[in-house]
Amino acid sequence: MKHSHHHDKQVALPELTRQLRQKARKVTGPRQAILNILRQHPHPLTNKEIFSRLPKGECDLATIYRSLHLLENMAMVQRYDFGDGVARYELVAAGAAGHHHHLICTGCAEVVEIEDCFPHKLEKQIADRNGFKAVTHKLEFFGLCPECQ
Amino acid sequence: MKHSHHHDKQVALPELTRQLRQKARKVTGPRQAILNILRQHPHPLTNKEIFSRLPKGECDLATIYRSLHLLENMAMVQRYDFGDGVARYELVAAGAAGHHHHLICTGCAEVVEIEDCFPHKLEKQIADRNGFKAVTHKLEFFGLCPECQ
DNA sequence: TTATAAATGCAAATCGTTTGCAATTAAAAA
DNA sequence: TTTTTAATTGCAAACGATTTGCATTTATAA
Repeated sequence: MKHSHHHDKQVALPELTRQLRQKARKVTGPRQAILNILRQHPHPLTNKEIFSRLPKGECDLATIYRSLHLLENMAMVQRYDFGDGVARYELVAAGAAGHHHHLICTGCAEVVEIEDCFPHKLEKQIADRNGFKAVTHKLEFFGLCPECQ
Repeated sequence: MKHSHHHDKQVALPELTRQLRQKARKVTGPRQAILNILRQHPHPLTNKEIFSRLPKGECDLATIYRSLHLLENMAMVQRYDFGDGVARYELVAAGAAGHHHHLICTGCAEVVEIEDCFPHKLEKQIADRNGFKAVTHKLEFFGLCPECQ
């Protein structure tokens, strides 16, 4: 009886409910709460950041890790890796935004969303447009090699 | 007297020597050995992979971490992060190759070097050319924001 | 309402990486 | 060459993010 008797903060999340039902998974408090946090924040958040924004003791940190894995598999959140060894997650803007990239300050870690992508030649443009300096980018491709298909 | 009396495996590494002298750092066995390993391998290697390729007990794993940080600062190696939480390093092809990206198999982690970069529209090309399937890419920009400059 | 698989909390375990410290060593100075 | 000194190393312990085992709780189907 930790949080199940006062569902005041959010109501629906029909998308979540539908997807979970489809997979025979449960619609739980933590999962809804996490999605709501992500919905309220337009920036990639770490597990801990989500944890600390949750009403105190709402759920365990381990549960957040597990939930985010699940949500990622359901393509409801997008995972980002900025190379500092910490995973960050953003709500997949259902229909809206979609595929985009980020401009991260190597000094303070400020994150700016970049509308479209096209590196290298665009580095200067991106730098100018956002007042950044010394802009570089990181690009890697992922896929299934012939043997693994 | 672990490795200082039989420098049979490599001779010069003048570039390393010059750069180290310039910074009042020492030209040590481990540093030369690490650079040689990287020189012999055209793929990004993890600390552990370098460690295991070193003659047994040649140096401590911690030393490899420290050396790679140093070499990265000296721009002699390039660090890559494929999002699996492990750092990989490649020798900076002094003059040759230069800036390039990788195509990583999400199944077996095979790494293929990609000549040039231009994501998104090129994903299909890259997939076809390398026999990969389900190719995606990850792109992030880094730089100094106005406040941090 | 009951039955059951899924989800959670908790603590301990992992894994990559970093760090403190005493001992070693490369390189500058004598 | 020998001495001096700061840089480097090995070792073990510390760290931080993430994962996992297990007993308990809970959402949901029956």
